Amino acid sequence: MPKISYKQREGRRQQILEAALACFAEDGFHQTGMADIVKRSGLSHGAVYLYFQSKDDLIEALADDRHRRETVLNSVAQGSGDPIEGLHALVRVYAQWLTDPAGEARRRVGIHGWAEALRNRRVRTSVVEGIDMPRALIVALIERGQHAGLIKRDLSADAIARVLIAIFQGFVLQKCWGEDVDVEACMAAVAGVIEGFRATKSDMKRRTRA
Amino acid sequence: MPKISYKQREGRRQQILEAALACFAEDGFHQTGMADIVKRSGLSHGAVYLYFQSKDDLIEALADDRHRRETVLNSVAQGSGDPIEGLHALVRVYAQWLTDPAGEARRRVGIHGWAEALRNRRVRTSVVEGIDMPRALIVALIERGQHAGLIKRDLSADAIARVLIAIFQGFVLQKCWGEDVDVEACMAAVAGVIEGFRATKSDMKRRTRA
Amino acid sequence: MPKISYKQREGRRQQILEAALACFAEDGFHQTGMADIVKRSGLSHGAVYLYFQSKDDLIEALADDRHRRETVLNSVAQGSGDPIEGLHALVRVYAQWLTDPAGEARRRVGIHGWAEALRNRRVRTSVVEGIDMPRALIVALIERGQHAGLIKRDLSADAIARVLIAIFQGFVLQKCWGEDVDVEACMAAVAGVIEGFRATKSDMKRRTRA
Amino acid sequence: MPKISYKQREGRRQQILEAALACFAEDGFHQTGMADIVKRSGLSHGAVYLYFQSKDDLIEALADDRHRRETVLNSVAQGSGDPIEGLHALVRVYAQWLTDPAGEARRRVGIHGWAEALRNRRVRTSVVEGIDMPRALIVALIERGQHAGLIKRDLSADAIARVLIAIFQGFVLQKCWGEDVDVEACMAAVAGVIEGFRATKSDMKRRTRA
DNA sequence: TATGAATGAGACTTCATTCAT
DNA sequence: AATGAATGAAGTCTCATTCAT
Repeated sequence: MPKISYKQREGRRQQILEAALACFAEDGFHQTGMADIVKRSGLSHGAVYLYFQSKDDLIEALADDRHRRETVLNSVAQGSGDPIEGLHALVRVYAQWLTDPAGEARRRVGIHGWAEALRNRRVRTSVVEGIDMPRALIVALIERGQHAGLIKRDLSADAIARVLIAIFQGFVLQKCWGEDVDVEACMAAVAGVIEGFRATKSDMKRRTRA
Repeated sequence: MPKISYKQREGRRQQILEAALACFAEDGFHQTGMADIVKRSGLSHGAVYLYFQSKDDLIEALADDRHRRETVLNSVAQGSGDPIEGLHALVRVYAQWLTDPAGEARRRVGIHGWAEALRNRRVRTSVVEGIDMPRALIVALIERGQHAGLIKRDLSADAIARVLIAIFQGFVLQKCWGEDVDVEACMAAVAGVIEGFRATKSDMKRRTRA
Repeated sequence: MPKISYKQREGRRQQILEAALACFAEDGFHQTGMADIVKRSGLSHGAVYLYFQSKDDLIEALADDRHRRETVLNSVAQGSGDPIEGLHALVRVYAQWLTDPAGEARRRVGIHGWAEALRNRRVRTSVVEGIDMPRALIVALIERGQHAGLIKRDLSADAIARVLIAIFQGFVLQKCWGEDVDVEACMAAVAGVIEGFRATKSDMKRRTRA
Repeated sequence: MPKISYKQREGRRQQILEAALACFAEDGFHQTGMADIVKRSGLSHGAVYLYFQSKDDLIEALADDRHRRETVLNSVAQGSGDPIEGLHALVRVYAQWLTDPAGEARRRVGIHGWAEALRNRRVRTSVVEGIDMPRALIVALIERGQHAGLIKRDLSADAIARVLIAIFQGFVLQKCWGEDVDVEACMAAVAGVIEGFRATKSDMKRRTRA
């Protein structure tokens, strides 16, 4: 017979995760002390350990949380008709995510997670799965486009997907460092990049000849 | 009157920096202990502190080191004639840097530096300058190309530069996480992206009409 | 007006004491957590604290419990006729207690209690009284035997009693450490020891001469 | 090139072990904090961990220390001629050890070690070896005596050894609890016990008949 | 210059106990 | 009476840095 309801329990969990997120965003995983998280959460040391086994558990919970959110993010732009339009839609979704002021902390923690992924297997798995998801999505779109003759065939679908993902990873970095990034303009450039993948008449001719 | 020659002193410094680089690459800045660096350098605690004031100083020295190396890297592809060819040349240089097995540690430490840049002003400055350098280079090339009618004019030069830089940042991440990145194919895709920025006849017409 | 019957209350108390006994036997007093006892008892933290004021209270209750059981044990072999036979009877009773498999936990906790007695006055009192009881019994038997000329007079009754008690204390240790103790043989040796205390003809002569 | 000599280092080690011994004697292993040991040793927290890996390491070092001292203790009474006299010699050695005021702390820690042996394999091994040493010694003496017809043959040598060892274990307990033990008288009783093992004329007759 | 033993603040985590429900 | 979530002091241990040698 639990003393508090599932909802209450989940609320406390979120309270702690939010505190951890804020702390980690400010100072990174390893420069943040449990005391910081405890203080920020408004709970006690013991209470935090009632919900998470360890600091690492907290880090991994946030990694999982991020993973879950990205799953949702990707699902948004899944079943479009026109592949090229699908890519544009995906870019719009990620652009929105990139500029959402409420997501700043999450983006910063994301970067710390990228570094942590280099030495923590569990975090790496979560991070890699997090980019494999959109990659699979993009690859599917591109291959469909290539089949339909809408996208250049001389480029590897996987490579294109990696390029698009890399662009967003780089943007996250540049934005979080406080660079004066004109996201509008950048998105236009990305749109240009995508348009650049569109098969031209000469591509079709070349293909016919080949 | 220095007790040891400049050359000796510089040698010791490098010895320490190399040890630090190796340790940081493995475990990140904050999970690496000074003891690890001391052991790996083959020197003593005291000796390390004779050359560097603190662990942060060491981190910042490595950031500066990176900055210096990137300056050299950029200078390679500076004065080309054809702007588009210049971009391709730059990409080749960075692609080489990306795949150099000897640079793995540096790339990993670079990622840790990206995270550290979020909380250490000095590191951030170094990192940001490190991307501002190639950015200025790329912007110059592109603006030259746009003036000459070789590159589409409807895209911001800065945005294009940021996209290209972002691509490489993302590639560093994806490679260092152990992803199975086909760098050749990716570089072809990047080349395709650059070609996509090339002004077409319709662009010219559009421009004439405008 | 108690809310639950005395019987129920006593049942709960025993339930807790049994859980504590099992835990303490496994891990000692200070390495056992209240949480372990709570879990093993099947009750709640709060419930345990309704019956015992503190962990120390629990430890002391078990010490008292032991004390009470030993009182019973001693009373068994009290009023024999022949003093020597009385000693043998006492040894048999303790030998039985030593080999009873169901008493293993109690013996182990007993040892932890011996250590605890060094720093907890209340536990020490309980332990010391626990050995003073059989000691008094043995002293009485021996003095009776010495008066009757059945037991050597040149040995202090108290010393003999302490020796006999010490033997059993040592056996508890050796058995609980998992030593391969042949209890039968040891009891035979103890019987031999007791027989050794029997006055011989030469003792009687010596006494007459003195 | 060590900064301090072996002697200095060993001195520090002893300093810490002595502090630990005093603390453990007072409060047991698990109620003693590292802070207590640190304070008593006059060193710093870090210094203690420079010499011992952990609190458990400290406990085990003391167990080993005890083991080493007991080896010396046993070696004292090894090669006697007359087996019975050998037993008496051994008893005298242990009696001395038992009454040495400077050994009080060690005896108390010994008791805590007996309890700890129930749950710490390493400590148990050390403790058990510590009693196996004198046991082997006693068994050898007794078997020699039995062969020579000086000691009763109907008692197991091992059992007699265990009895003698148990006696001293029990004495340690009784003394450390502050009992008013008349060690002189007890030793006389133990001597009596040993004399009781001596083969009598009737034993010899019985043996001849058998 | 160079050493490495020493420092001590602070890291993470546990756990006996309480108290609102 | 009974629950179990919450508390927070205290536990063990680490580690960047210093300083006597």
